Amino acid sequence: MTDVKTRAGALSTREHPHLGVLLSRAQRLLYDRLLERFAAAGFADLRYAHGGVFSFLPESGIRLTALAERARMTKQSMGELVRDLESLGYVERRQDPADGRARIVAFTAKGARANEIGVRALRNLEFEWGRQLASGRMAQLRATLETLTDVGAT
Amino acid sequence: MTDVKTRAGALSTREHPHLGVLLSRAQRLLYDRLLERFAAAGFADLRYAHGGVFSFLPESGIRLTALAERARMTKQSMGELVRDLESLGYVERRQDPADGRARIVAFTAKGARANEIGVRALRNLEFEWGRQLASGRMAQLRATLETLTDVGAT
DNA sequence: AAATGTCGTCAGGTTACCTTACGGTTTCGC
DNA sequence: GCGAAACCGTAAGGTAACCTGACGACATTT
Repeated sequence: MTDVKTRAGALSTREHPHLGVLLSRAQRLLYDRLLERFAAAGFADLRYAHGGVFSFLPESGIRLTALAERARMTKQSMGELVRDLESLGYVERRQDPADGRARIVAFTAKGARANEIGVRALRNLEFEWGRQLASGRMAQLRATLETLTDVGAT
Repeated sequence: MTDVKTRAGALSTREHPHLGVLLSRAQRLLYDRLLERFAAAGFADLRYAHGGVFSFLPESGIRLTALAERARMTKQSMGELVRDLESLGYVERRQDPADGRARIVAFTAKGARANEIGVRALRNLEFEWGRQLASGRMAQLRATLETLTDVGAT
């Protein structure tokens, strides 16, 4: 019988935030760092939401509808992101030769360069963060999150 | 020299989403489940953003400005959330006897009940998710995220 | 060649924040 | 004590990042 009778004031305390708070903070931290690195590399006009495009656009290009599905958002919303990135010169849209209705969204040369920066920055951040943790913990973090998001558990 | 020359197409592929994607998915999954449980318990009018209040409001009540700081948002934004929850009957504001400028935001009886549901749901979800992972992994997930968000690494 | 379905856009919300400005209180320095 | 500075909360207005509904252009099916 300890004194800690789990009377649990708020959902979480300032000292011990709950899992949701921890997840948002980690995510925000990661994206802030990532955007800093984009900016430092000369791509200061990239915004948080553009990640939805960069994160799911394959080098070979992809249709808007498919891209939206991957990013788990509506085609309308993705359409706006793509239009925005197009006007900034990161992606372009060309007619799909195989289907008159469709167009293929793909990186421009500039977009590919930015993407490369992003890939490196993410790898680098993961490495740096991993060094501040006990050995193997970063790999376990990834694995744990993959399992949880795969299962879509209870 | 493997075949995997890290030509890394997009920031991440559909099969191997990057850390940021994993973090958002886990977070979204968690909050969706949490809101489902609130709804099932009769608190269907609670929205995602209300978490900013529930997550940081102590039983003893707190000033708006302090609450906003804890949740890391502006007092204006927090003010709107609190006003909303007040009109829904979850919190109330009373004059701070110690300071004429300030008012204390605190749970109503209804709010305290909802908070209790939330505390339990989070504990339960963490437990259920933990069962689908190797032993000790959920605890490690928390610990790892705490370390990362504490440090605000690199 | 008509019905039906898919691709993307247009129009018009909503949510969840933010900045600037300000009107009341308290506290602090003198 | 008394003006200056600091703090508490609100008001007003804006923006980013989504969403739904409707539709016109093209494809596929039958």
